[in-house]
Amino acid sequence: MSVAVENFVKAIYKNNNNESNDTKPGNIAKKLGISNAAATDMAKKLATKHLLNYEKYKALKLTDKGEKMALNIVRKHRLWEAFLYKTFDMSLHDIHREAELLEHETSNFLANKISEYLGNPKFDPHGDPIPNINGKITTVDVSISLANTQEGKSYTISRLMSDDKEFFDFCAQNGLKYGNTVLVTKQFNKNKMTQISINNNTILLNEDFSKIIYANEIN
Amino acid sequence: MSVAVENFVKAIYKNNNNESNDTKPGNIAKKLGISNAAATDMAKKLATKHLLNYEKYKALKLTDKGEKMALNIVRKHRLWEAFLYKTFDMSLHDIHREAELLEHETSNFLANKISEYLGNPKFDPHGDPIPNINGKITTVDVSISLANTQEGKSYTISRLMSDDKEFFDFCAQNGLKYGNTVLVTKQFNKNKMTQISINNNTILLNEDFSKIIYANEIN
DNA sequence: TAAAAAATTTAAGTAAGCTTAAAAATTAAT
DNA sequence: ATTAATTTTTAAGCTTACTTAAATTTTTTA
Repeated sequence: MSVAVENFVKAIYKNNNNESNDTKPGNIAKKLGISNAAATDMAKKLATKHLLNYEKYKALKLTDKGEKMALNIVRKHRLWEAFLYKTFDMSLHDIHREAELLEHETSNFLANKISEYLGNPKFDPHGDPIPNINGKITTVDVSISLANTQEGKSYTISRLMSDDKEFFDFCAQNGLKYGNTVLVTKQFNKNKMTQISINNNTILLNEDFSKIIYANEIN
Repeated sequence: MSVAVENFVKAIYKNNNNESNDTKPGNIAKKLGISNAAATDMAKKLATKHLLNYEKYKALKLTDKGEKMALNIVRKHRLWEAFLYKTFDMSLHDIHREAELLEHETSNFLANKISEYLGNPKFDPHGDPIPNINGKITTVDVSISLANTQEGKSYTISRLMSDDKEFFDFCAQNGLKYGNTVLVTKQFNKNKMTQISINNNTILLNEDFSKIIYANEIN
């Protein structure tokens, strides 16, 4: 399948998983930077290939075949991210940019080699789960955003949900990294700010950031 | 530039370097598995982009700009080969196949990371030279094919010039590997065979193979 | 060197993946 | 509940990268 098809299927998958349920062509078009008309055309075409179900004016829905394809691409993307992060010590932003290209030109054979080499990791450096060889995500994510954490409790960072370079730069500078521990020292509910302590530094996060940093409580 | 353009330019570069001088569209078409007409079209198009000089019925010749592009792609290809070979212990055939895809989706940034990681190697696992960041090949190849070596002398394997899986499998099985040492025990000039000794094994190579294995005499 | 063979070019056409503009349907707002 | 705004779809058209078939030029060979 072409890069265009793979990206289209991936965009639908991500839209259905991460966000509100409005997976209409225009929405996907926006994410891919193409026109609504192009997205409608593509949707129709992929319906004939049984990758998704298409009904005029309705939301797009991947078939099992389509979802499997999406998960395969997501797997390759996240494996590359994990690999580049570990091997070349690249930033979260850089690994994403490179993985976005490499994911489409990676054989299953190579993907499996990368996975094995890394010890078949279950998460990438953003904390996103890596589908297994069969395109299944076996982990269950019960983490919550820092905005919803409780004062006085400690948490392990589990996910950095963004693709914004400035956010990642901020995280890297402050030790906000997958697996690291933070203590929530104060929730300023009125101002929607979260104060945390990490590496003996105090950081005040506004809602933009506290909402996209996910973590698990340490018992 | 598109994958099609990159492969076209690369094919011209390789044709001019490795073989006879007949770099006409039909020849490139054969290598790329496209029609002669398609190759002519592409040649004309690339001429307008100043990547090559095109004259009807004449051989194609890359401009400096075209050659620079070719060398950049070759660099990425060979860096990937070196990297995959080292990191995942893949076969010479497998690394070629994967590199053929990855080379087109690799940023200069990532290529430089790979190069640094490997210690800026000058050769890939086939013994082919890796162009540097500026697209220059600084090494001089004075190696000769095993067919042209002398009885009783020892050589270091410097290059395995092929892209045939069976040949690479044969090499791997017999320790015929870049950097390894062989002793030429006999040249059967009449029958065009070369007998070598490697790892205490004696191997009789026919001309097909002795001509594509290159080596340097050990003094 | 002239005819035959081979290669190259031109011409016409196709599929993928886009575009813009207009028409149709849905959704939101008063 | 209409009207207005938005979104989706349709229609027509473009570019890239191919194809096959025919015309032209070059190369080979007898």
